[in-house]
Amino acid sequence: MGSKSEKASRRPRADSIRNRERLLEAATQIFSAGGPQASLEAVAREAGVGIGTLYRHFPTREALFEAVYRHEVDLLGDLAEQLAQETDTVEALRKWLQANVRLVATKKGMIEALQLVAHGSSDLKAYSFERMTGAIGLLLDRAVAAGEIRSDISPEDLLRTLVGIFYSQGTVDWQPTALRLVDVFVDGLRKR
Amino acid sequence: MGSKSEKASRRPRADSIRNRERLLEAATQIFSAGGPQASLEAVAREAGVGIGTLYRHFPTREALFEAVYRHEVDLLGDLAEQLAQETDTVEALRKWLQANVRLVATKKGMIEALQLVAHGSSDLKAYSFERMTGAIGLLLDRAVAAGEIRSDISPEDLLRTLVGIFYSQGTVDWQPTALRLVDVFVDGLRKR
DNA sequence: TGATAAACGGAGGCATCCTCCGTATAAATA
DNA sequence: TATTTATACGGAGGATGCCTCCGTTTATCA
Repeated sequence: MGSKSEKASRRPRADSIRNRERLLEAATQIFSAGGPQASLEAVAREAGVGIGTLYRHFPTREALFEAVYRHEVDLLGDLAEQLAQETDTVEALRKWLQANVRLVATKKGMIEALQLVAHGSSDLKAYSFERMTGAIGLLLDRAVAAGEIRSDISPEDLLRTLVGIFYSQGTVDWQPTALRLVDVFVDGLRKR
Repeated sequence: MGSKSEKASRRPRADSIRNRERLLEAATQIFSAGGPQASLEAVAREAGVGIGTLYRHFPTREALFEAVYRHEVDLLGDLAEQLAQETDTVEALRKWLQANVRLVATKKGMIEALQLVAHGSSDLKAYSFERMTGAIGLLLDRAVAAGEIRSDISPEDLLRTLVGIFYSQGTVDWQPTALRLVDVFVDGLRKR
């Protein structure tokens, strides 16, 4: 076969990798502050690269947005794995749920973003659903196995509840309320 | 007390009234197709007026959007009053709920719009909440008074359920599912 | 039938979107 | 190390949208 057509593609360039990371970081920052329709030129500026570079790495706004969102979901997944080391299974679950509230609270644009995800790319939807229910399942199973909480609640139920808590709020100063609701819910999960 | 300061303002100009109506109609159309961030210049074009005229009547995008949304809510309120004439009280309620589903299904942008309302102007929120619960209450009370359905469901409960049905859907071809859910719910309301 | 208050239209200044292509540079090769 | 070349970079530029401002038009009123 030809020696050209299947050349074992070069190693990706260092600057390319660096710029991609910078863009992702900048986008997280800018989207957090301004919501998912913030200016892409602002993202490029923040990252210190040209607008053309942004578009090469992320051809559409959605592509960039997806990358950012996936990263956040991955962080939550990793956090769950960390928390699964703790001995107090119920506390671990509570902490993870609270981390979710704090994440959304810190990032103004996140609620709009969640809505966008809910009605957008079903690839991303499937991925984040799986990753999130996986994280929840991990913590939930441990607590159930330890005999600490009731066993008739599925990870999906919990995820939906969480989303419900986010959705019903979203105005100023909702974080305390949301944290309280999480507490009530976790307490409610306990075996009496 | 001056004779000038309180002059009995002229009759509004005919063209002004006409243009306002045209704009509202055009905006309903354009927002339905493109969601709440559709181009305002497109609205003006569709209405056949200059962009300046649009901005005079509706100084901000939100103002225009509010006017459109209020109009939709009013239509639903009026529909409830009509349906309150029907003899079959449960069917009347079912029809009204189905009309809601159809309205949202027809107007692509409506789901985004609802979310915008949910986190936006609390004037509009209060108005639409009142108008909607009023409409539901009208139909619900009749059915309860007729002894057709259980009496422990409030208009607010029903409204939240409706919004829940809208929120959980929103992708392609969700209308049949939503209609089915409405049916199930109405049947569930019946006294056994 | 004027006079005039009110409404109209759209040019213009600014921001953002996205594409295109000449220039720069990291990796491969000799 | 020097040269080649695939790859990535930056930003100008055309298109579109936002909103304001103001000269022109027109409906109402006397």
